[in-house]
This record gives sequence, C-alpha cells and structure tokens, in this order.
Amino acid sequence: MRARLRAEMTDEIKAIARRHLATEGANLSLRAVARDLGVVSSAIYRYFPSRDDLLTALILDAYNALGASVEAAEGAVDRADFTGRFLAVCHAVRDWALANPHEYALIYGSPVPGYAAPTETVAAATRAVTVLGGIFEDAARAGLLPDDDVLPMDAAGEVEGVGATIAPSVPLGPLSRALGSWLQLFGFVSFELFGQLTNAIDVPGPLFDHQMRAQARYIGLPSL
Amino acid sequence: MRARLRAEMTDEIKAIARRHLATEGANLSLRAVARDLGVVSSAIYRYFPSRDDLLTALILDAYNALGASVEAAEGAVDRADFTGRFLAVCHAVRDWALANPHEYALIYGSPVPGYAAPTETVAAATRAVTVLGGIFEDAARAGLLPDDDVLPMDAAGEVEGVGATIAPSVPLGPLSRALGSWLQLFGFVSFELFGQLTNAIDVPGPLFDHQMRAQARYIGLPSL
DNA sequence: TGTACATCAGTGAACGCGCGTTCACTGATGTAC
DNA sequence: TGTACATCAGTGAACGCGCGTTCACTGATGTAC
Repeated sequence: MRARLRAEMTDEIKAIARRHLATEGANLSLRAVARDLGVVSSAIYRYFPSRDDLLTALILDAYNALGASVEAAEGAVDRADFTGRFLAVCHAVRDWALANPHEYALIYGSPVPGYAAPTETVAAATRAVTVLGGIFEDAARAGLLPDDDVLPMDAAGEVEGVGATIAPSVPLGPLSRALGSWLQLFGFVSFELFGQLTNAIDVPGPLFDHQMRAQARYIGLPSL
Repeated sequence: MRARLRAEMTDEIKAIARRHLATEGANLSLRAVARDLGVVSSAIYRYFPSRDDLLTALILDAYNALGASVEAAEGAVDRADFTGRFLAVCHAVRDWALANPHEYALIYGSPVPGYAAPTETVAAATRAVTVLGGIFEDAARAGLLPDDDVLPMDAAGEVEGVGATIAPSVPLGPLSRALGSWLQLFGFVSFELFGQLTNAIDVPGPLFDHQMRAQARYIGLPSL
C-alpha cells in the first residue's frame, strides 16, 4: 500500500515536472513543482534525492517513451515492407517530438549546463536507433543491400563500429547512408521544433514525408 | 571619444557574456557579467536596456559570425568547383560550431524559455543558407542540375517557396535534396556537439567529410 | 485481536545564496559661446 | 583660451523575488509478537 502510494506520488511529481519543462525548460524548479503538487518544498526530497535526479528521471522517461513509440509504430508494419517500416520509424520520431516538444528538447536540444547525464541514460537513448538498425539488418539478410560504396578508412572504421552492435550484416555503403538519414531525420525535427523553419516552410509534414521516402530509396530499400 | 569607449565597452560586455554562455547556457546572469567586468550590476543598463537585449545581441553576433565564416570559406574556392564550394560551406559550419560550441547551442539548440527572438535575428539567420543557395543556383545556371524528380504537390510548394528567394533557377528535385543535405549537416553537427554521438562515433571528422561528399554527389554536383 | 514499536511522508523554519531592475546620486567628459 | 552648462558612465542602496538543501519535528501507517 505504502509502496503503491509512493509510486503514484513519484509519477505525479514527474508529470508536474514535465509540465514545467514547457515554461522553464531544463532549469526546472523543485519549489515550483512542490507548489503545484500542494506540498512543502522539502517533501520532494522523500522521492528524489536532488533536482538533478529528478531531471535524470525525466530524461530516462523521455528516451523510453520515444523508444516505445518507435517500437510500436515499426512493429505494426508488415515485416517484408522495409520502406514502410523505415517510414514508420521516421514518422514515429517526428510525431512523438511534435506531441512532446519540451521532452524532445530535453534530450535532443542543447545540454543542460552543469548537468552531466549519468550512463544509464545512454542505454535508453539507443532504443530508437536500434529499431532502425533492425530494419536494415533484416533487409541486408534478405540480400537487398549490396555493398556499393567504398569509404575512406577512418570513416569506415567509425561506421563499422556503429553497425557492429545494431546492424552487423549491413555493408558499409548502405549503412553510412542509413546513418545519414538518421541525422537528416533529427536535423529536420530539430529545425522544425526549434523554430529554424519559420518563415521558410509553413507546413513541414508533406516535405518531411517526401524527404524520408527519398532517403529510403537512396539507401537502397525497395518500395513495395 | 565617448562613442569609441562606448563601443569598446559594449564589445567587452558581449565578450564576457559569450564566455558565460559556456557555464550557464542561455540563462545568462547580468550580475555575473557585471562582476567579471569589475563594475556594479546596474552599470550594464547603460549599454543594454535589459537582459533579453543582451541575449539578442549575442544571437545576432553568432548568426553573423557563422555567416561571415561560411561566406569567407566558400568565397575562397574556384567558382567552377561546385563540389568544392559545397564542401567548403559544410566544413565552415562544422568548424565554426566546434570552435564556438556555446554560441552554436544558443542559435541552433533548444529555444530559451520565455525568450522570443525578435525579427532582426531571422534575417541574420539566413546568411549561411544563402551561400548554399548560391552554389546550386550557379550550378543550375551552368546546366548541371536537371529536373529529375517529381514531388508531391504540397511538398513541392514548400520547396518552391524556399528556392524562390535563394536559388530560383534550381529545379525542385535537386533543390529538395539540397535542403535535405542542409538538414543532415546540422543534424550531424548538433548530434556531435550535444553529445549524441558519444559511445558511437569517436572521431566524427572523417565520417562528416565522407557524408557531405556523398551528399554533393547525390544532389547532382559534379566532382572536378 | 490487540498492543508496542519501527517506518516513513510531510511540515515549517531556517541557511545562504542569487537574480533583474529602479532610482537618486556623484563626478568626469564633452560642447557651445 | 576659458568658462558655463549639458551629457552621460558608473555608484550604491534598495525592492521584491526565487532558488536548492538541511534539519528537527509530528503524526499517521504498517509490522511483529
């Protein structure tokens, strides 16, 4: 019973803190959270040993929410439809970011000054990109991604290192392009959310879709 | 004389404030700047009417510094070497960002909560991308970028709008890919600076160069 | 089933700090005659 | 060339506010016998 109440309280604190991200960004105020919770500020310390721990919890939750959302979207597509799976991932990222802009900013925006993310967050951060890797791994195993490019040695080593864990069967050419598409995806979403497209692109959705489709083709995925 | 001293003082305030971006990020403290300047905090108000105006000045300076750096790098390359010009722009952006990470974060990171950038900053923000547009405009005028793709109507409209001002002669296919490369460029640099490549890519430089070269080819620029 | 004790959530006061901005002021630097 | 006046940079005190964190405490909830 006490345990359940404790879990509920922890969740509520995080929910309120998430709401506060919108107005204060990453310089989250414990006292403001406590006020909204209707509790004295020192009470928060029963649940989080410090402000940074609360931030860490929010960051972990954000990575996991994005990861879960990407996994669900990709899992719902026919396994043989590689382009569909790729597009599902792209749209899941963008949709989640648009729905949770401040959490997106928390994990993909500028680092919070004076805050060092503990290593646990790194693992959670890989969840989404791991799904991407799985798509290309499957495609490569199906014989779809021939090695078609030769990378300079130092670049090749880095790409190989990335591929080793999430997509070991994918040749470096397509793998390097896949990595590029991941960067472009986040470049697009960050520009859109951080206001860099204002006065340039009014309705980014269709362009996003077109560019991701072009990426799928460029990497070498067959459209159904 | 008074005017010169005034200008020097303004520059010194901005220089100190820039240094403070490193430790405090965008929640810059006027009082801390005044302390470092060896002056009482209210003295700053002789030069900037408020904290937000100082921030605006820093943002403007950052956009202009990046713009100038890109212009200089691109201007030094043989006009006929389109790929070389493109790569010069890409590397100038990354090099400037690596040399001025906190100013980069200020303009391309998460928006400062409670701060609305005035319209003057939007103009300065286009300086760098205008150089990029110029390269493709020249290439198109030289007959190098055939229209090779058909975009969905709504996406086409947006791309056309972007091209109208900075690259009116470039067909939509290559123009859309050029835009994609711009997004990938900033996606790369943001990931690198914001720590998203840690534990994945140790030495990003060579991979960056390879990916940007691949983009040049993909867009349709001839290598010399 | 009832009592004694341990656990722990939340209180309220305090510490020591920082912040942006205003305002009346002093005193040096410039300008006009 | 010298004097009278205006301009303006910088001072110092104050206003009203917010913050993270600690600590001794009360009182309710759970546990063991």
